[in-house]
Amino acid sequence: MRARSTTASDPTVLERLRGAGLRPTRQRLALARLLFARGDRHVTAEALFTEAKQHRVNLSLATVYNALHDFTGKGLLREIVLDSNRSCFDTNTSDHHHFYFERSGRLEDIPAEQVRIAALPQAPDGASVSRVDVIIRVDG
Amino acid sequence: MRARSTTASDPTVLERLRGAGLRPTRQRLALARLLFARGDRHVTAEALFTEAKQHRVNLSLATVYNALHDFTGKGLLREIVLDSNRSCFDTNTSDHHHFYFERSGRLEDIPAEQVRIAALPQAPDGASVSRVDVIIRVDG
DNA sequence: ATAGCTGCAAATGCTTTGCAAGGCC
DNA sequence: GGCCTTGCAAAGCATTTGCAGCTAT
Repeated sequence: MRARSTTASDPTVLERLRGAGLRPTRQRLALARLLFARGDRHVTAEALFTEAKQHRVNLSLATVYNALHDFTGKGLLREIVLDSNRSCFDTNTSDHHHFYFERSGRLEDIPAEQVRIAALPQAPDGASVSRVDVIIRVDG
Repeated sequence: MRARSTTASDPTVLERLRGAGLRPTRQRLALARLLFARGDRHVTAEALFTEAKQHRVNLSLATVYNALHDFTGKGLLREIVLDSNRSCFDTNTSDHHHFYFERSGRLEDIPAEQVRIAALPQAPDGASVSRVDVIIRVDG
């Protein structure tokens, strides 16, 4: 893991987009910087849109949705389902799970090692597990 | 666990509604019969609505939503979150988990015993776990 | 040059709501 | 009778789409 600057000219973000086969447009670069500059983040489309505006980044909400889905499709993000009618995107794409604070709506990562699945029922013929999601819902 | 008839006059359903403090109206009775007559089920509001119509039960989609939420609020159902924009309700309210067949959208229960959580990170001061959801996403 | 993006606004789709009429206790 | 429910249609939201104009390569 290497240090990452948060400056707007950080080349890492550019490489990351190119590496994923996504054209590094102004909007995508700006969003990627917001998303990946600091450590792991959990964001909704609306929240990221608001953040972008605060940073004087000019784009539309539709573009934010497009970008989030493009990033997810290329493995740069992971989508988390919490409540119907609200998708969350996680910049941590490695195998891990989540605490979900129902009161505040906040998410917190749980390292994969801390959860062990004792057994899996018959995964029907030829069916392969694509992912295991564990969400621990917390009141407080 | 006692045998359950699937006839429309099954008194169990009536008792179940009364026991939950819900007025056994014609609509709720009909929906409860569809939901609880045969074993555990996973339904969406739309699917249940369609099923009700097929059984010549006259009610509106809004009433189905109301009933599902009322039932869930009284502990007769459990809501499962899979994809944004689609809620599923499970007639099995005991502690258990799910297989989710992404191709077909089908859900299958996994007994709670088959999943063991090895550890929980610090559940912040006074926070209590309200539920642990494990969803195993399967391709096939 | 050109395939890929973006922006906007309109469309979609699930879910909720408002309020008058109806039904259970 | 009183209060909870229902029904319908209209409202609400988050998300998606269509298409003209822009832009990275």
